[in-house]
Order: sequence, then structure tokens, then C-alpha cells
Amino acid sequence: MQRLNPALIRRLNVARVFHALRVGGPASQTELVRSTGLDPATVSAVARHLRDEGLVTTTRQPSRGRAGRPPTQLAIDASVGVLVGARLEPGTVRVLVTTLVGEPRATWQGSAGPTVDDALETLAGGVEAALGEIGVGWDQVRAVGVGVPALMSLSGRVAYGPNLGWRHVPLQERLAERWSVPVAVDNDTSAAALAETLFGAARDVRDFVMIAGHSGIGGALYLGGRLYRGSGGFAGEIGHARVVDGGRRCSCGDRGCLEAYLAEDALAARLAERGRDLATYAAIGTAAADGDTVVLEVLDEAGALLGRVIADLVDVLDPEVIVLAGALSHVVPWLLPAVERTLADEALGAYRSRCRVIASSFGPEAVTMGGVGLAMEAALSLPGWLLDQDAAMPRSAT
Amino acid sequence: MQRLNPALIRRLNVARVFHALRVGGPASQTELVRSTGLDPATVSAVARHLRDEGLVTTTRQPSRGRAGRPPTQLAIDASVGVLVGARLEPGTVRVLVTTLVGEPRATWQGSAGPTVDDALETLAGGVEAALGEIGVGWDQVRAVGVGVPALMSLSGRVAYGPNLGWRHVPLQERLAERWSVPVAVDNDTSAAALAETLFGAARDVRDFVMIAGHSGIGGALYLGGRLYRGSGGFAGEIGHARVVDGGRRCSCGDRGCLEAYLAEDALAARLAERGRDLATYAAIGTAAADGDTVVLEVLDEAGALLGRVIADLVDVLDPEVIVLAGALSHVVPWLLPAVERTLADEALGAYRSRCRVIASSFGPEAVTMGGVGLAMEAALSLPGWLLDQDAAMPRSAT
DNA sequence: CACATTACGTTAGAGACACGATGAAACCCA
DNA sequence: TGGGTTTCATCGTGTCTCTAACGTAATGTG
Repeated sequence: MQRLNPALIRRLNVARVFHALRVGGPASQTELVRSTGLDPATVSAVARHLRDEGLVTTTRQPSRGRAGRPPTQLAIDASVGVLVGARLEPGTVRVLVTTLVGEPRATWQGSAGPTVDDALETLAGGVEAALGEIGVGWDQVRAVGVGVPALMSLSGRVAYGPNLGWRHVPLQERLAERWSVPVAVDNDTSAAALAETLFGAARDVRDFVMIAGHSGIGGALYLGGRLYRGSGGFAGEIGHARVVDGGRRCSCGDRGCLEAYLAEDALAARLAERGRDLATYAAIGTAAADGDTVVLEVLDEAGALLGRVIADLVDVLDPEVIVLAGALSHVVPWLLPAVERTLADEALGAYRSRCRVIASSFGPEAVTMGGVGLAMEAALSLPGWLLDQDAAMPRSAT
Repeated sequence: MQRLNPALIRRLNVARVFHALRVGGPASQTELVRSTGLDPATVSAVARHLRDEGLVTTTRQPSRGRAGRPPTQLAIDASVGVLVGARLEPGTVRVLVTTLVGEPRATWQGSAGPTVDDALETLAGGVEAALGEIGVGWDQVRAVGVGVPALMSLSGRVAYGPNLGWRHVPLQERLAERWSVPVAVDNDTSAAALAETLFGAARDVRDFVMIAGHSGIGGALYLGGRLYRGSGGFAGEIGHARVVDGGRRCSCGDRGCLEAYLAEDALAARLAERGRDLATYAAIGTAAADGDTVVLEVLDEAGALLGRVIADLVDVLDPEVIVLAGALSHVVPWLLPAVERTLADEALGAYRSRCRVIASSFGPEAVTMGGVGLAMEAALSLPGWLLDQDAAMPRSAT
């Protein structure tokens, strides 16, 4: 049980200032006082800290014609390091190298065998390849983050990953001993949600639900300014919500699950029944873009079912937005009308605040970007709970 | 935007020590170090603070036969003050006066007219009456908390209370100017959830859902160690979840809502159709206890519908427990079997952690006790977000 | 019976924050 | 041209936390 000591507060405030600079661009200390809500003296100390670390550069601004001392602008020095994000899926590994502010610099993709060792070797090779491509050494890597399609413990262990066929794998530990930089590992959909709050469409949103579709349908809840995982880590696992009584059989053994209608192969199977040989979301999206009416019909039906699940989520959680992400993104434009139709029809708490359903800023790459988000947290020495906006910026007292 | 200053940390730590003493009983400083996770030096300073405030008494313990300096025991001095909790409902006001550790000392109940002024006058009179009954003056009242069946803003204003017929009422402000002690006002179901975490069945639970039934069915979500309200304050409003397609008409204008089957008058109406003239949950509970098979059947049906809603909640939120409270408590024993049957049948995320459904420790008085909980927070100068266990006792870093 | 051992609580020092005051660097205007 | 004003950043003081060392009061032990 960790205590709320001064060093922790300093880390928190350093992160607040860093994020303010990252999101809002270069700023003077006075502007940072406004955007972070910190005391000028604190900003001054944090600014010195960041200067000493070499993370920010200071440039004297010329006079702007106004009275008063001209400000000294702080800016993140993106050249002093990179973040590495990665994603493990069954059979595939993706790597994304970005600047310290999350701008992409290099990507890599490769296929891996089914064992943990295979995957880790491939991942390590991919990271080396991506770094080599842009001539960046490990001395410039500030942190690595990895998104995994599995139920994770808080310490970065894979508790159970049915798609990968893994159980009880100390992933964070194994990667940390391989690399000498901070390593963060988390569930892929949670990571995608994190990326959305750090870099994407949910940047100023405190309450949203992330729904990511790849081989399965995953959900993550970001509530009250932080990820919510539930008492056993299952919160937001909406792939097996029942949407059709006695409906199609699902891989989980039950019937009528959302996944049995919206997952990639489920959608492909449904289209195959109607004479369309389209195996991937990408191919289905292309056909939809071409105006294939059968494809459009199937997507509309799937969208209506997704809308039913979203309606239930909205009724219970009252989120500000719902973000759709992952490979599913390829077909989202043709799901959305049915989703919104169903939502308007079914989610009708008598006097409800309005919820928007939007597509992720990163589309299919949301999870890989999530790896970068995990890396950024790790680079700032910030465990997830510290990003809690309530703890960081409490509202006025009652 | 408030800052994380030393004074706030002190308030937090004072509250942590106080709650440790309240829950765990008298303890030495060393025991408090263990139970709160604070540093011995901090506990020492906090203990002096509490002694100076007169909130705790210290008694030198005799030697226990073990080596070492004998400890000095700290104990909350329950005689130095009282907490006042209250509950407003349409037409009725309840007041509960307790010691500083939440033990009841006096209760009062009365009826009030429909206007805000009526209710506040009745409330004020009731508090005076309850205090008078035990001969306690206002100088001993540390704080007052009030639970209200309405959508509340964070500042204690009634935004919308359909059952009361109120809108935009600055309730906290009006009560605070009447009394010169701290006053906290909040939604009744949220308050009941708070009481359950402070005094009741959910004391060590970080994730649970409170479902309270009175004239309507209300829900509150306590997630990750704190109340979650949603982006518009509607989170957990489960009364109008649809449980029967095209079912009975509900007061909200829709059909098939849970409230249309489980609310007090809905249940009464359903029983009237079958020849039973039972107007209240209490009367229905009595009949059920007597073994009236018609009543038992109707309750079983209602329990199945409630179970369906709970199943959805469990699938999305993965809570540790569900707590049923309010006047509904009178019939909970005859709802539970059907609830659990339905839950086992419907909530079956493939590999889900188990969720218990339990009755509130305070039954029909959960909301009044919630008022006491609000008062306790106010007495410790603790706005709700400060009780966040993550902010207070962060887990080890990633 | 003197001294070690054990357990409990407090004090001393360093780091961090907030507040208020001070220093720094421009503009403005008589 | 020189003082006043405005704006930006830093410094000094007080409080709080944590770490580490110390004081205090009992029991054990040769």
C-alpha cells in the first residue's frame, strides 16, 4: 500500500504539466498555470525539473507589443526520445514507434507462432526493426507499451487469454527483463481506450465506453476519468451480451451473443450465406463502399444489434460518448445509422443526457496506439490510477 | 479547481485514522499504522490533532505481559457530538440522530406538505424534536446530511425531482443558512450506497450496485471505491430499464419498465388484480411471511424481472455485490430466490467472477442512514471524491 | 541487579505544496 | 527620459508528509 508522499505529488504534477504541453502545444508558465490549475510556484519548480530532464526546451519569446515582461515559452523537445507501442494478436504482432507527443515515426508488422516464446521473439525483432528503420537506438527509447487481447492482472500478467491460448503468463516481467526501459502491458481494448483519452477523440471526456472489434468484440469502460475494470477484471466484456433470444450459436457456447453477429468471421459467415465471399472487415467495408446492397443490409442488421447493446450501456452508465474502434472501424460508417436509430428508439431513460456514438480517431490501429499510450504512462512513471482526473484536479468541496 | 495542498492531505489522513477507529474499534497508534498504511510519524501527528479536537480519548494500557513499552489506546469519544441524518420523500420526512460512530440515538418521523418551504419547515422541526428528545443541543451537532429522491447537482442543488415536483432548488444552500453546522445534501439512493460502504454490508467492497425501492426504483453505482454518477448524473437509473417487451404501461410513458412491476404501487396494483388488497411493501411482506401463495407468486415473478436487470448490470459492471435496500426490503426475502435463479440463468459471461445479491444492513432505513453518512463526510470536511480509496490508498505502481 | 531486548511513540531533517511578496523585463505616458 | 504600470517568474515562510534516528517503558537474562 503506497502512501501519498511528496515525490508522488511531484510526479503527478510533472505529468500534468507535460500533458498540458503535449495537448495544448508550447506555452508559457503563466499559461500552464491556467491550463493545469497549479500554483505558479509549483509550475516554476516543475518547469525547472523538466528542463533539467531535457524533456522541454525554453525559448524567450520576443515582445508581443503588450506591456509586461515577455513570457518564456516551454515546448516539449520531441527529439530527445521515442515511445514504442505494440500489439499482440493471435498470429500477428504490430509495432508503432512515435515521438514523445505521440506522432508516428515508424511501424512494423509481422506474423508469429502461437507460443509465448514465438510471440515475444517476434515482438523483440519487430521493435528492433522499427527502431533500425529510423536509426534510433535504445538509449532514446523512453518506454514500451504492449496491448494484449487477454484478461490481465494489474501487475501485467496474462491471467487468461482464450484467443491466444495463454494462461498465467508474466508478460510484463519477461519483457522488462529483456529490455532495460520501462515496460507496460495491458488489455488491448483498455489500451485503446487509454489512447483515445490521451491522443484521440475522447481527449476531454471523463465518461465513455470503448467498443473494439477484431476477431472478437471487446469493451472497456472509462468512467469518472479512469479505466474501470470491475471486481474481477470483466467489466465491459460486452461481446457475449445476448442480443437475440435463442439466436445464433456463439463460440462461448451460448446463443445470440453480440459476437455471433458482429465479429469478423461471424459477419463473414452471415455474408457467405447470402452469396458474398468477404472474409475480413476491410473487404466487407470495401464492398459496402461500392454499394453492395446485400452487404449494406447485413451491416444494417448488425448495427441494429450493436445499437441494442449500446442502448443498455447508455441506460446504465450515462456515458458522454461511445467510441467504436479496431478492425471493425472498416465497417463502422455503415453500422452507425442503424446504431443511432436503435439507440434513439430503445435508450429512453425519461430525461436522459444525450450520448454520441463516434468512430475512433485511430480506426484499426487503436490498439497499437494504445500501446503508445501505455508507454507514455510508463515513461512518466504514472500508474493508471494516477491519471484519475478527480484525484488530480478535485472539484470544489461540497 | 482545487489543489492538492498539505491541508487537504491532512484532512484526508485524519479521516482515514478516524474511520479506522470507527470501524475497527479502539487501537494503539502502531495498530493504526498497520490498518491505515500511514507512516508512524503521520499517525502520531494525526493522533495529536484528534486529541486536540477532543474527538478521541487516550488511555494508557496496562502491560500485557509482553516485552516492550505498553501501547496507548486511542478511542473515539462518542459523547462529544452527534450526527444528524434525514430523508425527504413526497409527503414524509424522517430524521435519525446518531453518535459519531453511527449508532442510533433518536429518530423522528412526520408528514409534510408538497412545497419546498413545507418540507424544510417540517425537516427543521423534526431535527429539533429529535435532538430535544435526547437533550442534545446544536453545539453538539457536528453535521447534518439529507437524502432526497431527486437528480442532484454536485453542489447540493435539486436539478429535477419528479416525485417531489421540484426543480432547481438550492437545497444545500437553504439548509446551510438555517443551521450553522456543515450540511450535505445528495440523492437518496446515492446516500444509501454511501451508508452501506461506511456502516453496512458493503464496508470493504470497492464495486457494488445499490438498488433501492420506495415509490420508485432507484439505483446507484459505487465503482472503484467511489460513487459514479455518469456524465449527466443519470448513471444507475435502472427503474425504467425495459424488462418486458410491450409490457405494462409505466408512469414514464413507456411500457414494460422495471418500475411498472416492482415499485410499491405497481406491486399493489398487480396484487389487487388477483384479489389482494395490500397497499405497501410492508403489508405485502407480512402477507408473504404468512405464506399467501398468490403474494408469493407475484413476488416471484417480480423477482425474476429484477433478476433480469441485475443480470445485465453484472455483465457490464462485474460488481462484487448487489445490495437491495429501501422499503423494498420488506419483500426482499421473497424476491431473492427468483433473482438468483434468473441471475444464474442469464448472467453468464463465459468466465465470470461471482456476484452476490444481498439485502441492505439497514433495510427500509437505508436512506436515512445515508443521511448520517453524508453528515459524517461533512463533519470530516470530506467531499465525496476524497473517499476514493484509490486516491487514498493507491496500489503498487505498474 | 545491571544491561540487553523488544515494542511504542516522538523528534529531526529533507522534499513538496500554497500563499504572499519580491524581482525582472517589457510597455506607456507625461 | 524617467517613473508608473503590467505581466511573468521566482523566493521566503509555513505546513504537511516521509525517512531515519532517537527517546521511552516495559520484559528478559547472566
